[in-house]
Amino acid sequence: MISTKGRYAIRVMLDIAQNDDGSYIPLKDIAERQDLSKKYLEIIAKELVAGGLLIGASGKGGGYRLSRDPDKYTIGEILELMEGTLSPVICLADKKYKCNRKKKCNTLPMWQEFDKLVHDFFHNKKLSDLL
Amino acid sequence: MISTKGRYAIRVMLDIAQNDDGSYIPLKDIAERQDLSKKYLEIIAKELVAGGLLIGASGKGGGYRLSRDPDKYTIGEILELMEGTLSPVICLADKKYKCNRKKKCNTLPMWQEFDKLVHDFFHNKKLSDLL
DNA sequence: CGACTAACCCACTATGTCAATAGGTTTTTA
DNA sequence: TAAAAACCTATTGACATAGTGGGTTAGTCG
Repeated sequence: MISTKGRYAIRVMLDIAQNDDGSYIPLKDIAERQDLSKKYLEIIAKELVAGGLLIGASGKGGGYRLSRDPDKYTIGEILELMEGTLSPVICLADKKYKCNRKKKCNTLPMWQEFDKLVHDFFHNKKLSDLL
Repeated sequence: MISTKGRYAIRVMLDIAQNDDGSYIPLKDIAERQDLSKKYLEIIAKELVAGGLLIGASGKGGGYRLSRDPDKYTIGEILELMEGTLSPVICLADKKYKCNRKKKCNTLPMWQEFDKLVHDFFHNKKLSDLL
């Protein structure tokens, strides 16, 4: 299951893309349009800024704007930033994870195949595809 | 992320398929071979029995066996039984879920597409494919 | 019949994550 | 200097996960 954070993040990015007029868009407007808690969106927006997906500006006239064109974002990078990983199992999600059953694991190939499927799906899907 | 319950369930099914000699296989053996807690596997095996995927037998000489041939099980049905759903979002997982943004939801088509991808992947994958 | 084995059943628990909420501080503009 | 907005820190309630513990029932074999 994709968490609300991941889903809301996509909606925030989408909302900003749709209402882009060159200026910064305050969270208050986004929260109202999307009918989401402004307070919760603060957390999400902060992470999107930290990840370089949004640019934030404090003060009057401030808010958020995209750092690139909508067709330059993939849904995959948004989700990975919010969710941490898109991998279905810990042994693929965490590079440092050491599994001593790895060599004889019957299920690993399936998880790898699925992992690639998911990864490819979301990284080939652009933010502009949802506009 | 697929939970341990789902992943262990596949391993239990696989272990039984691999060690099938016509008789019932006790959980103790499976737990030892797979290096998993027997107690925890009890919960999982019980659900697999309830779902009709395994047949359990109490008493001496008892244990578990498959209810069909390994090529008659899909990984999808095992995972869905253990995880409840494979859908990525609540609006697709729960038929009764009522979302008033449905008509204007920009992300729904993507989730539907992804849902189908996941569903098809796991329901086309047979237990016998992992042997 | 009685010991043994194994599933079955019920309750509990520690830990962690999710989905927020609360309240304050800093930054920027007009 | 007042307003608006992001930014920051902390906390919380609810729920799911990943088990553990202890007993009861069912079936087999000598």
